[in-house]
Amino acid sequence: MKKVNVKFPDGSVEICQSGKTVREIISSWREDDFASTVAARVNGEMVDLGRPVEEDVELEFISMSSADGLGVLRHSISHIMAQAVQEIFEGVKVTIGPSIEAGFYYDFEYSDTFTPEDLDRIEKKMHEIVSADYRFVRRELSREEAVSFFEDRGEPYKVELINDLPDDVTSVSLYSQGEFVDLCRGPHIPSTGMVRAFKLLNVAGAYWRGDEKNKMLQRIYGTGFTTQEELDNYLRVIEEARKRDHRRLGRELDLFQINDEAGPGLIIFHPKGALLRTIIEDWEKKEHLKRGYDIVMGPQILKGDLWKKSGHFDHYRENMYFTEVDEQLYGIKPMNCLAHMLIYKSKIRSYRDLPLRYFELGTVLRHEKTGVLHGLMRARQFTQDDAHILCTPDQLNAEIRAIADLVDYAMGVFGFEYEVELSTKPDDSIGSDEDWKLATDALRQALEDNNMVYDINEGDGAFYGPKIDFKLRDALGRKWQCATIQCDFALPERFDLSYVGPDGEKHRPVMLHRVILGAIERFMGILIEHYAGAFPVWLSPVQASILTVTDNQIPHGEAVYKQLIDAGIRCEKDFRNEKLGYKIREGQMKKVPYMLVIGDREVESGTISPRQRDGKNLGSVSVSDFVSIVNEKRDKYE
RNA sequence: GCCGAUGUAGCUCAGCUGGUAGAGCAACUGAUUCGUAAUCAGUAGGUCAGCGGUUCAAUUCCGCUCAUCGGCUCCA
Repeated sequence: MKKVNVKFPDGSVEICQSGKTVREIISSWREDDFASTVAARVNGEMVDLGRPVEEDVELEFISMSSADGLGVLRHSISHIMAQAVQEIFEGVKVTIGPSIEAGFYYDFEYSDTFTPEDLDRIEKKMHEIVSADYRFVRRELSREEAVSFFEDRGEPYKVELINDLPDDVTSVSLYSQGEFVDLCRGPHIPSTGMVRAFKLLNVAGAYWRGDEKNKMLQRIYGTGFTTQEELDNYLRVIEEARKRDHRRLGRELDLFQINDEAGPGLIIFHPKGALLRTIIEDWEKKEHLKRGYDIVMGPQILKGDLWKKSGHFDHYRENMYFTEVDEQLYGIKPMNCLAHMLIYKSKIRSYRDLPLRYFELGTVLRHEKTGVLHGLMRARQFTQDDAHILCTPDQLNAEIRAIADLVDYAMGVFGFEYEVELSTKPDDSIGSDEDWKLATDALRQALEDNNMVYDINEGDGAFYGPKIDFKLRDALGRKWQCATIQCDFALPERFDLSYVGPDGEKHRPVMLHRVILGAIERFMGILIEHYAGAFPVWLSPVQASILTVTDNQIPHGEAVYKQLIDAGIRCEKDFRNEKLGYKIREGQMKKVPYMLVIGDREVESGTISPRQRDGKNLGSVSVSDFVSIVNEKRDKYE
């Protein structure tokens, strides 16, 4: 009998008989780990515990509580759900059912619709399947066998998946538990009885293979954890996150409204929201001027012909609004680049002038489809902290790196973590393949030079060029694109931009489109959720609220108010005839950073007693000391 | 745009199988002058999203429209 060397994670090596399964090897190696082991890694490849080991290998065990293990568990739960659905509902066709970031889903085709009540029935059936403790059994079939197998079972989606596999794939794996069989790469947990905690969350529509030309399937989302406690905890966290929803806080904190009468996707900023936005915008102008940007301003509408020249008319028209002025077609701007191009063209430019950096807090309108609108995060009118940088090809790398640095700095100031993606050429695009390659390489090189970790997002670039996207997450963990850097050779070409080089000849500049916060509205949405409405002092629209104990202190309160306003502190008066506890509760719910209590003691000593949002009482301090405290925090972005 | 769910007072929600609506909080008025998360009393507030249909009668049943929520596709 052949012997094989099995190397374990701790470095030890065991000599085993060839053909033993991973399960057998584990159970003899370390018994106490066995119960929570869901799968294994053989030479780096994830496999089932039932997989036989027939050569020298490095073996790692995947515990249910690890990220990979949780993924295996959830994927297995999705199969259990699919089994339950097929047992309950006649004629359901299965498609795909992967594990995802916080759970799993499975897409079904079914003539009827699944209702929320159906989820309870499905869950019940799933519990039965778990109790039955079916083993997950893997077997391999040739492509042809697999195709006829699924044809016989009336599963056309599975047949399509197999037929679309690359030619060099000759066999596929099938997993079964009980009567249920699914085409699947695996691995899976050993048996359904290992599942301890799961919950089905919601039903949603999803296009087959993510293509809107395909049939809409029904997707059921769920999640699973290793213990009921973890599941309960997760559900609690989700519940808490809902309370941080910016649409809810926007109303509660009186920041903005979106009104049916005005129209969907259109934000109406109330005084506090407008103030918050102003604080952010003022900060941005200052930071851009420090970094060699020129502030510019373009018009809201530009002639249709200009949009034809830029390519927007051919590639972006369905997202644009148009209007007619004196029988001429005008496009309402969905982007800010056109006016910036015209500013560049207003003079002959020398290589000595470059780079030119035009910055505009540009308000744009885009016709977003009704189903995608989402509070501040996705609106039809929004303002970008936009800039277009025109530079020589030699300057490109340094400019991209400087933008990435600015993004990193800005995210640090607001206390955000972000994720980076490089998006490449989409199907619908302008410009030569050669330029696309140059542009993509320039972005990639800058990311490498800045030692940034990034993912590739194939085919997701803008129609005029590739881009680096910086994504932030909302309270529920959904990703939103905020900053972006887009490299563009096409528009300078279309507008025939040029500069005179050292050789006295005309050359074509390269253009970078970039935003740092992205859309101010979206950024504010993320900001509201990030801080749960309790903004740091430097951002808080109301930094302090003055609270009198009784009417007797109103004159002193007025004097304090004037001093604070004069010192540039954003503050409010609460001189109402209410008990102090009542006013404090209200201030607390409005998440005001400081409440300045004024009673007889303070009137006598000419002071105020600040109470911090965290409940801490600072005792009696002079107004000027309080101003210093606030200004210090402002300067440190706290 | 597509799939599903939802739409009752400013907010959160009740309202069984059809007989034109309630609660808490908020608001307003009055009393109370009070020291770190809710003082008491009173008052007012709704074309039950909109339009149409069935019916003696529709918040309730049906249809359409609009909007919102969760996804999908698309995007900052």
